[in-house]
Amino acid sequence: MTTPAKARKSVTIKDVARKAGTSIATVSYVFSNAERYLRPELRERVQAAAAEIGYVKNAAASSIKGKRRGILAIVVAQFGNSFFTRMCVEIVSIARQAGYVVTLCNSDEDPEQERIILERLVEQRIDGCILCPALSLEANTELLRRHRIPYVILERSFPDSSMTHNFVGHDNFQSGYLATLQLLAAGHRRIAFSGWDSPIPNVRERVDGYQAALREYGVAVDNELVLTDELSADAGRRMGAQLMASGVSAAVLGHHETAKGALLHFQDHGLRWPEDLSLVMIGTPEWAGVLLPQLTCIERPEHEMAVASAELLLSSIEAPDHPPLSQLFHCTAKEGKSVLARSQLP
Amino acid sequence: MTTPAKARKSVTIKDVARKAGTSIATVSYVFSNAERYLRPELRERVQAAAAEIGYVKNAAASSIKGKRRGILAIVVAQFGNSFFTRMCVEIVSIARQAGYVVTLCNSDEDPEQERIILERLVEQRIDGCILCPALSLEANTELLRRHRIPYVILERSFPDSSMTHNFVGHDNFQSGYLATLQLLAAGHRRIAFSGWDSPIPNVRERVDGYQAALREYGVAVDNELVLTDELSADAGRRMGAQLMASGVSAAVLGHHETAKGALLHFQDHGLRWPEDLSLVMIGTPEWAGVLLPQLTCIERPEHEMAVASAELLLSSIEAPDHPPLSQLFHCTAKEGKSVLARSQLP
DNA sequence: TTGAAAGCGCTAACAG
DNA sequence: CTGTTAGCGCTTTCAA
Repeated sequence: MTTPAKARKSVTIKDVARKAGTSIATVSYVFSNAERYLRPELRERVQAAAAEIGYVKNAAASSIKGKRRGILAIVVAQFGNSFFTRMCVEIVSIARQAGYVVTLCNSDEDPEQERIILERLVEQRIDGCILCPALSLEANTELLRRHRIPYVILERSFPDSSMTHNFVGHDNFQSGYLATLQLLAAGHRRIAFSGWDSPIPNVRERVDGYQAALREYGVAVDNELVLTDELSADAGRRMGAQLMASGVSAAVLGHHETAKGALLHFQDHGLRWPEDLSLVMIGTPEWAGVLLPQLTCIERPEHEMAVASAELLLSSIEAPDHPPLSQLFHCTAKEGKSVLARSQLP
Repeated sequence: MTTPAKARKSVTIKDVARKAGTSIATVSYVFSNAERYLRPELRERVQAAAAEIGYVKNAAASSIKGKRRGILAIVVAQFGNSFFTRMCVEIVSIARQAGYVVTLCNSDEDPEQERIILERLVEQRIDGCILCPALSLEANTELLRRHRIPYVILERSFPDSSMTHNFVGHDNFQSGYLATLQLLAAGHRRIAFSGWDSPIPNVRERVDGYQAALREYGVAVDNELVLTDELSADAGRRMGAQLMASGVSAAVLGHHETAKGALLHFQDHGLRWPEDLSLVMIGTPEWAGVLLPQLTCIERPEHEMAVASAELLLSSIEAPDHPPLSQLFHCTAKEGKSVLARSQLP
């Protein structure tokens, strides 16, 4: 927090008042209190003076007297993930229409970074925050609550605490279930699942959904067929190799980041889908659009989720004492050509 | 700018001072002036008191007394474009290490939105800004200069004004030239160019590079072979159709957004590369990684550009009166399998 | 080594 | 209808 070498001071209401031959109070009213009645002539005179000398209100000064800051924040654990990137674009746009600028932060799945970021945001006294928590550690949200900063938890939930936070997410159990269903319905029975080995509940829920679907079809759950590894293309390649060796006829690609590596491995080693292996992927990264044969994907309602989280945040800024709301969205299957009907097999 | 319904006031240095049995001045020194000597015992007592009652400095209040805001901004014209998204991730991370949070804004190629955004950022008295301008309209930068907010123009330059702004970008002429060279060197002579029909200079420069390369190989420039359209997958498809009808043996795909549409059209209509058409694409979207056969791509040094722009901004915050600097980066060709050597043709 | 006090730019009673 | 004035939370000079 060093003092910047900034030169001369900027234009303030004082300067405008002098220029317009009125008081600073009047200038303040012109720029931040539409209710107050002022002689139109005076109002215009002030506006003209302000325009002439290039006055722009200092939102920071304004906020310490209790006005809103005009800043919202989004803190995500994986900013590079297209799922989040696309939601961010929408949230930023909704926020702007409501008069806010949006600070975007990336915790990179590191709770400690997340803490530092949140502390910095509290310093800024932001008006609200959308948080996709790293490792689902609840501790950091305490900071926001203590400073009465309204927030919405996005996509990743905390176990057993839906009544403590605003929440918007999609049903991970259902996405795992739905993905597996595509394969079961096509007649597959030996179905593997490949995913991320993270401790966050989302991951586990997808596996639960996968297993629930298997059970529903009377297929014995084989833990050997649940592959997990870190979230990288290389890890995906490793799992791709394991899938090829596992002898299954179908697989659920549980996360698009690792799916990419697996598919590259398949391409490199001549495994074709759906002929050699039927595939369903959870997620719709941009690259899925150019890959042939088209993958059957489980699509999350990104647009709806972005809108819901932004609106939930805005309304809980308006009514800070409103009890927390939870919204769980469902996925849909986007059919491609990566699932072979089992009857077509020998 | 309505008054938020926020409840009780937050904890301030006053509260800390009372708790620690000292003055607000001392508390202030503890939290924002490491130089000032204080009895270690006192310093610790203050810190303990602050921790106990959960004090976090109000950066907004701090800034009105001349301290820095702690906020930088990035304003891009196409936030969804992966080229920008990836640079943003890096810039955000560098900024955070320097103690800043970063506000991300999206002008969506609309100069009027850009003006509104910049005005809002000026209101926030941000410490600096990285701007990728919509339509390269210089007018909006005036706002930043008037308020002495250091800024760096990213990627899109203004004609004839490299001495007015800090600038970091890549050499569009060279990328167009380099792309075309790949095809010429392989023996192609009828080479089309497909790109974006925007008035921004970048676009024109790529075409200039393309034409310069042709001339260097003694190939007559045929304006019929320069296709342009809006920046969308559909427009890309249209250009894909035109390319197929044009009878060329090779094409430069000048922007990855439209390239995607063109390639989808090729896939749908059975045109194979490089057998039927040799291709070089400018840009490296994520989807290029999974597309077979691999495209030969012209790669922009995103990492270097992100680092350069962030560092240029930080240093021009330190030294606001330093004369503007321009840094132009060069692209490299990333060879794929999408260029057929002409000698292999009948 | 510390604290009192005068502001920073702005808002909002309150008085005129 | 408009202006005076007392702060908001913080920094920093200056005096003790």
